[in-house]
Amino acid sequence: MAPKVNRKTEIIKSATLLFSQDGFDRVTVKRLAHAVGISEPALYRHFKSKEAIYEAVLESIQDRLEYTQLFESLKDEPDIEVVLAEMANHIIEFFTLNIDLYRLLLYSALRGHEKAKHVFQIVRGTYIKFLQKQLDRLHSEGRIVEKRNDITARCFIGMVFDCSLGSTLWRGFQGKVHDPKEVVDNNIPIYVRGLKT
Amino acid sequence: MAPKVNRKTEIIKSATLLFSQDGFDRVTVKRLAHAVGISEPALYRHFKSKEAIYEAVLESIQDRLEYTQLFESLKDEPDIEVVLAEMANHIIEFFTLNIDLYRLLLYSALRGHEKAKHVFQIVRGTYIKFLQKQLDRLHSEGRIVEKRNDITARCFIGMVFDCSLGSTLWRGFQGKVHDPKEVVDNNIPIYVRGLKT
DNA sequence: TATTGTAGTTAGCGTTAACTAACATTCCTC
DNA sequence: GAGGAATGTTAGTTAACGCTAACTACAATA
Repeated sequence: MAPKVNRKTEIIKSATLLFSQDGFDRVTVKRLAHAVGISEPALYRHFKSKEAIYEAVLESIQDRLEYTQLFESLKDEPDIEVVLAEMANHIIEFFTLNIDLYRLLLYSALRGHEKAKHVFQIVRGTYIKFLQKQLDRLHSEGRIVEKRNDITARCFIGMVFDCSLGSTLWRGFQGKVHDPKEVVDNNIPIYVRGLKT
Repeated sequence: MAPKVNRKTEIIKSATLLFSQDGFDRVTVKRLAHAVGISEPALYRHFKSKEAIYEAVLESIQDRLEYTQLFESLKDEPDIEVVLAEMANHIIEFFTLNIDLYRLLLYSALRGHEKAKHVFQIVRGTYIKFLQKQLDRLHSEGRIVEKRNDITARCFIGMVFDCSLGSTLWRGFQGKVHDPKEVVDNNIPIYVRGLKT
């Protein structure tokens, strides 16, 4: 009856969406099964537990990320403005295409799920570590002033992540929701002027 | 038998802590009752439902906030560095004293609870609006450069909030957790240099 | 053709959640 | 000190959850 797609992938896709919308606890296995178009026990053919589905969702997130091209193109960039702008755009674009992910990760991190925290740390940490390395390099080249680059990197990436979240979290609420790109365009020059020698 | 404290207040206090630790859904009424030292039905004497307890928790958060003194002292401050530093310290201090709150608010906002979103918007929005007003003033006094001050304010406050959250959220994880004060001390000069005329 | 594995179904088990009925005790007020 | 409100208890009910038992349909292959 059901069309012959890859059920496992289909389940992960639906689960990612549902978990990010309502959180792990408020998504029932029944609802998830119906979202895929099968019955509950059929779902258990593919995953041994609800938790296992969740684990698979987290695994799949890591696969969706692709930084190598970005990092390659920025590793010798002399202009701090270009480094910051391209990293910010990369993050924003990713979360625009995968709006569910940041919500899901944050949700899970708040819940204290160890694996989710781990994934979040990897996603966020990869950007932070790379930016820190670039800041170190740009300082050693005499292009930017001396700073605690680990902290600067953490804050900049944090700001960009926060903006990405904000645009999905606050939609329809009193506080104005700015386009993340607009936000970054306004703030990167502040950082640049604050950092350049 | 029970000591004659104000039970309602006591319940709200326990509920705030538990909800912020585990989220609304993972806190059972039974657990909450035991945390207070009474039985489940006794708790229902004071609140008509679990949701009602949650509403009361949200109400109480607004009471805990106190900005007027801070705002009064900064409304004519000529130095952007002082404005940013004192606002940041105020937020950080508040969340250090009430570590549960930001988690709870964010948790609830993700869950989509309208009232929680509203409270979060008020807490965050009050800081942002005040900062924006000060940036407008400082610009009109010729002390800082022209910017989209709504965005600048939103990002700065977002950064501070993010740091406050980070210190409770990521504790014990691979990514270094910086002391929020240390973070602010490193980054405010960047903003200041980026903004000053 | 018989066998086997995969993917589905219906019906229901065991547990736990929120909440309630009915009754007991304490405490304030007259 | 009697009465009533406030605050507590024990022992449930109901509904929903995660998950399973038992069985079925079907395609691929020996």
